Amino acid sequence: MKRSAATLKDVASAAGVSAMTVSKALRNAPGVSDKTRERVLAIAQNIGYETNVSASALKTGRSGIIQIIVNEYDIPFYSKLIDVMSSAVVANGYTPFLQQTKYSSAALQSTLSSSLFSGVLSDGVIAHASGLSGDLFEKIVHGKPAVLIDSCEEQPVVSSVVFPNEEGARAAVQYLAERGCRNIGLIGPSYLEKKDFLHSPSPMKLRMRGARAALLDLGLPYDESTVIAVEGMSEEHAIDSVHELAKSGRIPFDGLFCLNDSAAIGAIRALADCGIRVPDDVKVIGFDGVREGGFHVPSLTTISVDMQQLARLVMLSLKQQIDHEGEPLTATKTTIGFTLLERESTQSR
Amino acid sequence: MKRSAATLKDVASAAGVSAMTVSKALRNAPGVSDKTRERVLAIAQNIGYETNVSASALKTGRSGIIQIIVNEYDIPFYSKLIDVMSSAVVANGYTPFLQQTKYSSAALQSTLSSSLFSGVLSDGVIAHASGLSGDLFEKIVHGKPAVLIDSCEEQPVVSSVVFPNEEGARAAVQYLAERGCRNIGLIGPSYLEKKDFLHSPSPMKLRMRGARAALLDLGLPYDESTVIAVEGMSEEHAIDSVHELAKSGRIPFDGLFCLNDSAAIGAIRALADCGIRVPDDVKVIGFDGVREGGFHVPSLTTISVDMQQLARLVMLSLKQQIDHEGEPLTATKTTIGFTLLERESTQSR
DNA sequence: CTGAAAGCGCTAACAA
DNA sequence: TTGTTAGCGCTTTCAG
Repeated sequence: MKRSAATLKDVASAAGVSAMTVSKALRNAPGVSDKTRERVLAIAQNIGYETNVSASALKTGRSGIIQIIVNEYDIPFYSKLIDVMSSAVVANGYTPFLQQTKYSSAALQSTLSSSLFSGVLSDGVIAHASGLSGDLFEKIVHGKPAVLIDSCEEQPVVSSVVFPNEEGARAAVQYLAERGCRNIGLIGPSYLEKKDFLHSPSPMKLRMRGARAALLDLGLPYDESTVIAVEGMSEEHAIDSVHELAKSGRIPFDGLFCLNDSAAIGAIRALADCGIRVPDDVKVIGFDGVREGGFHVPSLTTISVDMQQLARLVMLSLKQQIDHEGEPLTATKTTIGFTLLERESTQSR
Repeated sequence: MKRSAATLKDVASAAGVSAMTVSKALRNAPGVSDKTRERVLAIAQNIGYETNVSASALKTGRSGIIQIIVNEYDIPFYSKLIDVMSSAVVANGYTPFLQQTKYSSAALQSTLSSSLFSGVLSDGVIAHASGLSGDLFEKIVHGKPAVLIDSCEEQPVVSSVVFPNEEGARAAVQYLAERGCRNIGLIGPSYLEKKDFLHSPSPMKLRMRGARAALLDLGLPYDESTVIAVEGMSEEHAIDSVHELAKSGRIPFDGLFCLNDSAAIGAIRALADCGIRVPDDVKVIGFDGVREGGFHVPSLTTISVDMQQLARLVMLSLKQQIDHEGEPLTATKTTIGFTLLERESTQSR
């Protein structure tokens, strides 16, 4: 077995044709007789020929690779996201190329513009936008086809598909109220007043805004004591904040809307530490619809976003951009749907 | 801003030197004065030059890319694995390229030898071996540097780093016994007798073997009724099997060793459905040490494998192979360590 | 220390 | 339908 890979020439001489013919045959390009094509394919298969992406990409300027950039792989939300998005990319005939930034904007930049994986190799970029201005992104991506996921800029520079943050949050709070909760707490980055929502929106801000609006509509209180502030949206952060609150007195809530599922899972865990029962004492609802939510005890009620739709819309936008590689195409912004997934964490007993 | 990326030539003419000099300067290759190098670097930075991987890979035959192949991203074990392995690859100066096979051996093959991502682009391969014979793998990889994770072949063709499957399983069962369990059940693919362990070992077989040995050593029963057979090692499968068993009578166990954490999480969930309390009625221990285990109620006691060590050993082996690119280097097989992480699911009350 | 020439493997454009 | 030519952007080799 040859160590160095077989080239088009090798196949060509084995088949008694030119390299060009082999190239066409393998790519199903026109200009080759069926008979020749079949023979070439068989021979290529036989000697284990594999096309050299580097060469082909160098020549054509297209690699067939789509970058998918997220913050971190080992987080339920992201592992689901990369699964769904990778599958969609593959289904569309492209090769997904994953990268995690570990939340470092610097890392992201170097990731995007590092000596490797510059924009040069990939034909397009899909990124979950967290902690990344569309502006910066655009600069990095240089106008190559790109779609942001859940980037909430009012004036998008790059097309994005966003989550139903406000609507979903509203629905979550309304649902808790319908289930009889009167002291509804929120777990999110921080307490925000009306004016805080005016600038630089982010997914969590929008969820907070939706929750706030719902509370006010319902005539329920929304003030500093409504929000359990967390330093991050992970399970650990939620656990810390809930423990902290419990230490300084009783948990004053009978309902808790956690701005994402990880926070909800952390909250349930921390409440258990305090001897508080979910849903008996406090009902808990999350946001996202991660896989793990269904396996917990109690299972987690959540605003489940439609990830399949997300994948479809992202690919649609990306392909449009790739087809119009020539020029602009104004940035679009589409919102995906959600369903309220009722499970045990909000059941009445 | 130019649409097409800047090339070496562009930088060269901007700097008033030859492309060759720029190339050397950027790669820190010898043969350029410090002064020239600095100037070139500044200019390259300025006009946003990024080296074209395709071209460089085409010329040198090295891309700096390491493939990482797993079954599925959205599974706690794998999301952790890809996180750890990607980070290790990056830390070693390579670029990780992730792929999921979705358990299809066919998909894996096409993944490995598809028109894209043939062996041509990547400099090495790291794969979690499940459902993949080392043989097949070797054929696909063609002798390029590769390391398998948890491939249990007796006569490894490709180097691998394996989990402490037997030892860990032994420890898990012994631990349950020490905690007072006398009716210990196992959740795994199927009941296996002594002779079944002789051929084609797999991680789950080895865990079953270790568990069996521990049970027999302890004078505890190991027979068909000891094993709750599952069709797969996911939460869903475990839930199904436990429900099934519950339907046909009482769950006869006071201790349950689940061959991985996902099965354990599923089991706890299903037991809750049956009104069986963990750890009060049944103590449960898992295997792997996934992130999620700590957030469940009860939190999951588990055999936590040393993933950092795994990453280190995999990279070590891979780099050795890359350095000896010339020739063979006999396949090695290294086992990583574990710790028994005690948590609530096995607590005595 | 610097630059010119050649070619990695492939494919667009054209010629036969 | 098939083959020839040229060159993508880079780097190895060797000359200046």
